[in-house]
Amino acid sequence: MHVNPHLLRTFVAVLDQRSFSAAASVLGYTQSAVSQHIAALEADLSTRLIERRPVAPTPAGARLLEHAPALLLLLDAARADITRLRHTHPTRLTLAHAPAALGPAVARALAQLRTTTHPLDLEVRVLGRDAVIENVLTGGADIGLVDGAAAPSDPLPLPNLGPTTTLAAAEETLAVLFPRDHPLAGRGSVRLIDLTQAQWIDAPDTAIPLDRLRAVCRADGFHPRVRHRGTDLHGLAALAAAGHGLAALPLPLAATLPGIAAVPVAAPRLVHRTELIHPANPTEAARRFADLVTDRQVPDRPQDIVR
Amino acid sequence: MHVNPHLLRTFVAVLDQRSFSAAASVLGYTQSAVSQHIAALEADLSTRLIERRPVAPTPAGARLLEHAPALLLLLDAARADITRLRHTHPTRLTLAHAPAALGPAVARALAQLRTTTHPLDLEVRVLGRDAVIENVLTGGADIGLVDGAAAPSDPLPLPNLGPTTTLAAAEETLAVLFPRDHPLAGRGSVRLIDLTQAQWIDAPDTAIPLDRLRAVCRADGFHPRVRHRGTDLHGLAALAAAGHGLAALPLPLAATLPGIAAVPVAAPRLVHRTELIHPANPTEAARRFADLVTDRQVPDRPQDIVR
DNA sequence: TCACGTGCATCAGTGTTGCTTATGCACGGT
DNA sequence: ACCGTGCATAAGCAACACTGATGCACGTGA
Repeated sequence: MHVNPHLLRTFVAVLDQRSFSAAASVLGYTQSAVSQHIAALEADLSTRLIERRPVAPTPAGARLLEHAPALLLLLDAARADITRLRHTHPTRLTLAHAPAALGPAVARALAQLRTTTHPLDLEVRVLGRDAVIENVLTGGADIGLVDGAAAPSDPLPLPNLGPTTTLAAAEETLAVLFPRDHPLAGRGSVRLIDLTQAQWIDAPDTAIPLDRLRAVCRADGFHPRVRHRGTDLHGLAALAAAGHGLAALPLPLAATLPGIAAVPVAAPRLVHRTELIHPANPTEAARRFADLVTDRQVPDRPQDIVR
Repeated sequence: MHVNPHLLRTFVAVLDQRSFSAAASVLGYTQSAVSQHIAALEADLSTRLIERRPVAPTPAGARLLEHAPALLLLLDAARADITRLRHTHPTRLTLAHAPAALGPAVARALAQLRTTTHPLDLEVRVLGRDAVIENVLTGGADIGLVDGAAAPSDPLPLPNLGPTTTLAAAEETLAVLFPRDHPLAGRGSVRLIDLTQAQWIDAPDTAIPLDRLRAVCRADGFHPRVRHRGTDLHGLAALAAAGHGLAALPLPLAATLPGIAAVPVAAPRLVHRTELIHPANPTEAARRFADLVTDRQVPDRPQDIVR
């Protein structure tokens, strides 16, 4: 049998759990079945994929492990795309968003949606960027909001997995978070290139990821001093206020954070951009919400980007 | 059994062939098996996917058909990535490139490779952009060259399928192809925005695709008068010279085409960019070739872009 | 209108696959 | 050196995925 998603799932599980038997119980199989799955994969590719005792990927296994999540995601996305055609609730909307992506403009559009959709059954879910996209693709959410830094009116470089539609929801000034007593805190603006050697907090789920800053500045640096996972903006702000490092967030949001001096980024010319992402065949409520978000942006209505 | 690549393959084949029995003979199955495959898929997703007599996708089937090629490609890419770890021939290099992507800079790098690699077993394959990427991913080629239009030193927006490494190979002036007797043929430069309403040839395999021009100009227009498929540059030039429409190509190349007045594009600020693409784990020869291409670009060595 | 042909669906039969349980075996810890 | 943990292997069995034969619906032509 040729590389079969089933086998891939157990492959990933085994390496996740670092154990054949643990993977078996997670997947509801016997240990023997898992052993046979891995053996089948290895026979198919005629390479050893997993080193046992300790359980770890071989070089070939590492390559496969790089492909597997995308494959499994795509499979789920295809399935979700089809089931969405049948189960579409006109008043139910599940919105997944990255922490800094739900700004005033989007919130107003949500309020507007509530006025037009009488019993609006809204569920909001705060996730990291990747998880937002994953939720939208696999049907966990009807619509998603992701944010990032980009040149004005440039699209965000989102991973392109499956047919989704992306459209600009908001663009705000980008700001760097300084502690109030920082020498640069009183400045009217800063240049990012002057901060490449500063200490940063790498908070990829909350603030602009540091590798993104490196990319837009075309510069090295931005070395993390603290790595901050999770979607807690105030925790991040507390760290930044206490001088653990810098982080980049949209100015309107950053200005409200306690203990923080938010200084706009002057160069390179960047904005904090929020994009709304939904499947190519959105649910009824998602479509209406997307219309509201874009309608309020006339006259300079951003163009839909079909990836 | 849950959505299984095997079933997806027959699904795609059935819609390709518009016939169950034709798909069966193509795949080496009996018609009965194909029928059962489709029935299994439809049962799994509990939706009708294909309308019979005539054989055509239902809306749900159309959605699945949108996902299926990417899935099957990713599967092949994963397999190719792993087999590449074992079968790596140090003197064998298969290069796939889009027609306008093999410019003087790359050709010189190839010549240089020949001096360092004694019996160089080189195979060159000219393909459309998508096919180049597909070949690189599935192991059909060790390395690929794709071209496109972008702002200077901006990366090309390539579909992101699987782990590949992309690096800039060349940037040349972009030119529009006019017939020699065209009123604008004598101009020193043109602005693309002035040509949105002109008649264009849509030659996505050869010249810059028109939807790309629309995207970089942020403008509508660029309506095709002729659609030209295939990788024949001189055929395209003949059409352009005869006044069938305009096309965009790199200036050094366009200047050599018979009957053509190649006029540089002045605005928006664009270049014809060539990128070299190879798998995250390249073969020996591919790695050496990539090194040559980038080394000759010192001092302004472009940065690697890992997608 | 009806008979016929084409082409997908369905059925029964069979070899193969993919599980389970039971047992073997190798390595690591004490 | 022993034992315990954890993956590999073997045997058995149920479910599956094919083939070949047949059924049936629709489209076609006189």
